[in-house]
Formats: sequence, structure tokens, C-alpha cells
Amino acid sequence: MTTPPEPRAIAERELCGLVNALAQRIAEHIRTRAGALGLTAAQATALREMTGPMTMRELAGRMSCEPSNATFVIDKLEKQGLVERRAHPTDRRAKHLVLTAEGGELRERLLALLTEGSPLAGLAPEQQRALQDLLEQAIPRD
Amino acid sequence: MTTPPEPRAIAERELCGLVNALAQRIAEHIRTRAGALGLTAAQATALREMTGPMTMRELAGRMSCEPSNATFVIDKLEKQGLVERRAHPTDRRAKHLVLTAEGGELRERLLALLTEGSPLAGLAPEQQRALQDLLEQAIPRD
DNA sequence: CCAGAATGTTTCTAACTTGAATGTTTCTAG
DNA sequence: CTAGAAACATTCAAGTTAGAAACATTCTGG
Repeated sequence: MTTPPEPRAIAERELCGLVNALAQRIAEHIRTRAGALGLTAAQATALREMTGPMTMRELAGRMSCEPSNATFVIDKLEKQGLVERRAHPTDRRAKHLVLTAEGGELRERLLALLTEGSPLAGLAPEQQRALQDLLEQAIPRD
Repeated sequence: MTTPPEPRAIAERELCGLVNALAQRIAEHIRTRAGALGLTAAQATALREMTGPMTMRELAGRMSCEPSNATFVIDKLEKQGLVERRAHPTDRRAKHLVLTAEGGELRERLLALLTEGSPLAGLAPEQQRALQDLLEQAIPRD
């Protein structure tokens, strides 16, 4: 009587737990690999997402974190000489983040480390594609 | 030339980002709903996972966090009179976590809040099932 | 042109999380 | 039995995160 069996909601809760569990596994994987390069997990994630010049806000979006946190992380990377904050070409409010030569090189090494022993290795390629489709549908368009 | 096109690895990286993005959405959803009840996200997650009496370590596993963090979170819930730390029936090293009457009541209200407006609402029931299958396969058995 | 709203970034604080070290209890091999 | 290894929980210190407040710049409607 206290629990009107609502299997729909229960399944959704379990699903939330699973998503979080996998995210944690991924985070831990990144932590260990990044540690081998003297980076924290957040720094590695930032480096991973730096596919090209971008703004602080864009990086924060890619990292799924708050802009204030991106500031904190980029501070560290800049201090290590891996990233530069340049003036944005068209918007003086914004900063243009650019990888230094050293940063680009470290990024390549990081990406190589991250691909081996991935937490997603348990899924076949077409399953990964299916997972990607589902996740993209679950996440509302920006 | 700097990037020998490795589409397989690139797709895996994108997937990691998507998993993390969804986990963040779920966390934010929990944060806001929990806030309405005077709980933090971690406290709400703990309450959500308290499906019955369990040990500290088991709760940590369900929350996908370290045991030391579970100690911290349960401290707060206990101080609010929502959970009790009792002696474990068979193992004197372990604690037996039990919801108080008040805790059980608040848990029901929380679960009701969490189900409405879920970040997973964008998926049809059979898609949620498919997602669950994929995640369970991706996460290695305990 | 101008005032106000909106946006990009940073600062600051409070809270959260991890990881290592510690104390207690249980298990196991000799 | 009993000594050492292993497991449960906690404490503590250090690092990470979100959120609100503040500053500078850009956008928009009058």
C-alpha cells in the first residue's frame, strides 16, 4: 500500500543509476590515464575536447560543466604552457583558447592512452552506434 | 597528417562525452528536485538507493562513490533524523542503515518528484529498455 | 544615440569528493 | 589457538565543483 507498484518509474530510476555508474567508470578511466601524464581528470577532459580554437563557454559546454569551472581548469593548463588565452577575433568579451605546440603534442599522447582499455570496449561497434543514437535522442538539442 | 583518421577511436570519445553529458543532466535534475526538499543531490541519491536496510559499503556501491563519501552523506541524513545507523545483525564491523519513518516518507515524496520531468523522458519505454541492456553490457559485472 | 537586457568571463565561497591513513572486527593458515 | 591478512567504517587533508555576485562587452528597442 505504501508502494503502488509503478514499474515504469522504477525502471527509470535504475537507468539513472546505470548511466551514472558508466559515467563514473569513464571518469575513473580518464583519471588513471591522465595521471600517467601528470594531468587531472578535468584537465584531460578539457584537452580531449579541445579539437580546435574555441571559447571558454563552448569548452564548458563540451565538458558539461559550469564556465567557472572551465576557468579553473584552463588556469592550470595555461600555467603548464599547454593552452593559451588569446583575444577573440570578433568578440572582445570572449577569450579564444588555442593549444600550444606542446599542448597539441600532449593531447595526441593522451588520446592514444585513452583509447586503449576503454570502458566501452565491452560493446561491439554497432552497439556503440546504437548507444550513441539513444543518448543523442535522450539529450535535448542545445 | 597529424591525425591518422581513426574513426573508431573518435566515435568512442564522442560516446564518452555523451554518457557524461547525460549523467550531468540527470545530476542537475536531481539537484533541483532535491533542493525543493532541502536535500543536496548526494543526499537525494543516497535516499533513492535506500531500497531497504543495507551496509555502508553497499550504499557506496549503489551510489557509485567511495565509502568515505557515503560516511559523509549518511552523517547528514542521520543528523536530519532520516536514517539510522544500527548494529549489523551478523557482522560487528558493519553498520546497518535503516530509514526512519520520517525518512521513508520523505523518500516517497522524493521519488515522486524525481519521476516527473525526467531527463529520460525523451525515450520511449522500449528505447529505455534497449539503453538499459546496452549499459548493463558495458558495465562489467561487479 | 542611449538605456537596459543579455552575454562572456572571472572571483569567491561553500560544499562535495577522493585517497591515504587509522581503528576495529573477521577470516585463514599454520 | 593465534598471528597475519583482509574487510568495514571513519577521519583527515587536498583537490574539485557548482552557484551567486561582479565586471566588461555586446545587443536591442526606442
